[in-house]
Amino acid sequence: MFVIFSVYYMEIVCHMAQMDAKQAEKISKALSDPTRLKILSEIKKKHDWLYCVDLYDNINLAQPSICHHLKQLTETSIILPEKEGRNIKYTMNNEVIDEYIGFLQGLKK
Amino acid sequence: MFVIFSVYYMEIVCHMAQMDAKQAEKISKALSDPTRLKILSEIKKKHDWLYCVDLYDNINLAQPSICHHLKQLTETSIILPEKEGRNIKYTMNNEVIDEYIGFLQGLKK
DNA sequence: ACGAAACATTGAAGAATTTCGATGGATTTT
DNA sequence: AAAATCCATCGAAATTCTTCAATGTTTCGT
Repeated sequence: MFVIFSVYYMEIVCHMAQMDAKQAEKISKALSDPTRLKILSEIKKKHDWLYCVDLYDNINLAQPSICHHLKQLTETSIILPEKEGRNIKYTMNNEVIDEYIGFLQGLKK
Repeated sequence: MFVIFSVYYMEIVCHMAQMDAKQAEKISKALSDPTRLKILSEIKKKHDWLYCVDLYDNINLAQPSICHHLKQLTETSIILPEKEGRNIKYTMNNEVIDEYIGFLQGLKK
């Protein structure tokens, strides 16, 4: 009787770019507004896909204001836009969040 | 012949306070300035203990400006001040950073 | 092609932030 | 006790950010 224990050890190599201070500053700024944090929480609530229209119902701001905040978030790549006809839907960009978290970890002793 | 597989599953309970959006907004704002990020990197460079005087050498701003930025960072508890005679030294508050990171993780899908 | 719908852009007003000179308070040095 | 040092506060100027009405652009429905 043969018993074979075969262990495959897979190394997960994470190609996470190191974020520099300038980028971290921009991400921080993008996250430093209640409306933009609300937008992100709505994206999460909608299970990762958010249509703009959902925001107009939940955020008490004029359309250009919401548009302005969405621009801040997309320009920093915190969220990714995808065109669908005349609508746009957004998804979180977990990579950027992870890079930002990496930067924050680096601040700690 | 008896073969016993015994699995001990240990749950690590982490007592980390959950940061709300309002706090996260303030932390983000505190981190959204190049001078304040520079201050944090100086604290790390000085192996976690920074004296104010070190900053006046490395940051090209007037003393009240640096004071203003230090206030932003201490008011959010990102750094902790400790009086030493007429000097003040600062240390990173890793707990707050970890709570902030926890908040960011929560934003991801 | 026309009107409607969804999002973007512009420009301007108001609010918040950053910066620094002047000054004040506390502590150490002489 | 007086002078010097270190940090905080105040007030004002400059800059940046937020907000929205008006308007523009693209796409869909008819």
